[in-house]
Amino acid sequence: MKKGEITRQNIIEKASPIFNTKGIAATAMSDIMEATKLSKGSLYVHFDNKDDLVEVVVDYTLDQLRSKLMTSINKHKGAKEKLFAYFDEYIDSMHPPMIGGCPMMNFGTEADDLNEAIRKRVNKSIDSAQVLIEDIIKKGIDDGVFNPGWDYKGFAAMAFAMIEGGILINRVSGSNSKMKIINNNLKKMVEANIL
Amino acid sequence: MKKGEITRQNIIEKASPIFNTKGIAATAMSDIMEATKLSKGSLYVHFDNKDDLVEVVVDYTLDQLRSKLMTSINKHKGAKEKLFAYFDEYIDSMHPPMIGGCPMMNFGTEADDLNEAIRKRVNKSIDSAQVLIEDIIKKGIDDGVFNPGWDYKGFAAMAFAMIEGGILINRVSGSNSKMKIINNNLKKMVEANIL
Amino acid sequence: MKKGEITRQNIIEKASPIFNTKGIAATAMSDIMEATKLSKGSLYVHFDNKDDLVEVVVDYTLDQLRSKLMTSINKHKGAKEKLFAYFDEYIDSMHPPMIGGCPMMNFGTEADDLNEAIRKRVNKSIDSAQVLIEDIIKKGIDDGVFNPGWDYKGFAAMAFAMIEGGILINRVSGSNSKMKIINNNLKKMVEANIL
Amino acid sequence: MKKGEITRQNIIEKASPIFNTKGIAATAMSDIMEATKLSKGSLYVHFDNKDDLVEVVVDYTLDQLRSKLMTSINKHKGAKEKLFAYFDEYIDSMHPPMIGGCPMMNFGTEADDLNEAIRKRVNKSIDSAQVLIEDIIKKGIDDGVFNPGWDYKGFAAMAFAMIEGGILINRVSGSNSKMKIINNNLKKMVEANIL
DNA sequence: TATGAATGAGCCTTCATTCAT
DNA sequence: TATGAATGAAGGCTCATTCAT
Repeated sequence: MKKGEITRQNIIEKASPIFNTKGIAATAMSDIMEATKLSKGSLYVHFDNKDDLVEVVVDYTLDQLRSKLMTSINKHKGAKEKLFAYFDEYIDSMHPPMIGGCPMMNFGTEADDLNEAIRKRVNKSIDSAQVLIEDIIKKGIDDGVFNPGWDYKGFAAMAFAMIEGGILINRVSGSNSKMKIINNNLKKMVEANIL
Repeated sequence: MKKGEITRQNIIEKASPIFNTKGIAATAMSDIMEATKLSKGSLYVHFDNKDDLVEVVVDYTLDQLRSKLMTSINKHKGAKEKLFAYFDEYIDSMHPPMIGGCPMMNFGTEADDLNEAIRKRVNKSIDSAQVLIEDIIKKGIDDGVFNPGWDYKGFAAMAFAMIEGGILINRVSGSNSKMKIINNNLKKMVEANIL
Repeated sequence: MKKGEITRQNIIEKASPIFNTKGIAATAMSDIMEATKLSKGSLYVHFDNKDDLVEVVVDYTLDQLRSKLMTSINKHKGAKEKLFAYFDEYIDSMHPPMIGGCPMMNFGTEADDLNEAIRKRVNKSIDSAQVLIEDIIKKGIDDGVFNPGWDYKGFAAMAFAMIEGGILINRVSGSNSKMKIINNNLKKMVEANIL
Repeated sequence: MKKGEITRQNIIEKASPIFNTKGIAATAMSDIMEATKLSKGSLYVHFDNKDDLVEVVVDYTLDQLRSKLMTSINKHKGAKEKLFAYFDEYIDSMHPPMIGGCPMMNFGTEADDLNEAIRKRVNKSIDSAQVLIEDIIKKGIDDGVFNPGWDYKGFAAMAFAMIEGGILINRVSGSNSKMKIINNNLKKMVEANIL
């Protein structure tokens, strides 16, 4: 990797948790300067403007979340265990998958109207998060683990929504007690479909 | 109500949908000036600073949401119908209960770290939204409509989380298809507990 | 005049010679701050942006030039004397009609491609400067002072162009010797048409 | 010519029309980079700084103009024809002798106060443009074509000034109708001195 | 109360220039 | 020679807030 590539990558990695924590608009280029120990001009060598940086960082952050989830899921073989691993990623509010919380919620609520490019990226991420759950269940059904009549698409939507809602409660309340309840109920719903 | 009171109230009402739509940080005092047709100085007669205004507006907006929900719920007598009315408030993304979307999500995601006062207010609102659901069910159990063994606290948490998550999907995707699925599943869960 | 009006007018008057001397692009808002002893924010209270200020200042400067010329011209009664007064305005390079030189040349060369609004304003000014000469001569012909066969439109164009060209030479050479020659020749051309 | 020389010459040639069109201050070194397909560092190998480059480019551009004029003039033998050729160079505003217009005006108006070195260069150019006209006429007088009593120095100053003024009108109005009038009158003035 | 002029810190961005490779 | 990463001063502009009227 060339020097420029290294610096660019470093900027992205340092900027990711800042944007995800403070929000896109609330993060100043000077925040990134400080985090990267780079000069203002140097940032603009690697990115045309803030929007350009934001797009790349949003992509990176979304990818990072997915990677973390995949890693946790792939530690297990069984479909049930994979689902549980997914749910459990969000249970420890002291160790969330991403610093700053769920980027789909953070970037999604902010990109709402303004930034169409980001909205689309987040939308894709939200979709594929649900597809991830669906695919695990589908495989479980094929393997004869889950009830073939399970409306797994509906469950995937519910599970995703519930976790995002749980994250919101978590953030605002500062407690993960509700998330634990949600986690518990999701697991029950899964077990109710085990053959 | 004195003239000052009227002006103050007018500012709050005009500011509410703006803050809820654009976000707290993204809303400038000049936006409020424009909406109220008031001068800059006049705004500061009624509110010490932006944070002061924000606090009051957040309270007002949260109260407005609760009022709207209560109105919808109280149109019905039965516990089941009340719950369904609650869920249905969120199903039509073209006519959300509040302009700008759910203030618990909007203000909650933004107030995260920064504004402790607002975080507490939103937290209280999130709590009471769940208590609202709990109370309806509790009454339903007492009235012999619902299964007494129903873990209604868990359900309230799930329902609230699911709806908030659904709102997020709605906003980012621009479609309410997932919300319909969520709505449907919530109703099924309620019906599964009808005696 | 209200306070705001006074400040606004003061900004225009202070900015005029600066823009006319340094050029539009080369003049920073901070130059105007310094000249007016106003803060940056204050400038933006009275003008939406630099372009807005520039437009108004260009208008003002062009009007000032016209006023100065009119004043000089109107000191005389005869057509010949009026023309001579016009020409003589430019002869003393130590006391040009405007600080910074001819705004038609200064703003005209700069607005060339970029600023369409300014180009139009300057164009109008250039036109009316020639019309001014034409009208003096027309009146002179009507009064029986000048030869009725004089192609006064052609002369007006020549005179205007010659003076502008003379200004350029003046500026670059730092000497008004050529302008004196031009002035002399223009007068001869006028006298050649006296009956 | 060594490789370095070639590159240097290429930079000058590519930079010339850019500076002459956009203006000195408005032209960024990155504009030159783009035009030359050279890296930033490479530019600074050949020129110490922007001012250094500007000086050389101004010289080059001024020389180019002179060359073009000389070529046009030298296509003719007679003094009158040479003068007419000179005047006609400026008549077609769609095909000016130089891309971006007259560099004496462009650089002259900009270099005014700031850049003394450039001012001197442009001044020399303005002088020699007039001398060029003078010499043609002087030769014409010697050859018995023109009236020996012609104040050719005065005419040269007038002709030069008129053409520059005409260029200004041309640029600002977007029409060469006035230049045609000027051209016509200049020719008449020449013809009035033919023996 | 109401007005709006004034302030200044902070934001994004540009650009000439330097320098290690 | 050539490259392009890094720098930092400066520019236009926004915005919460203050204050005289």
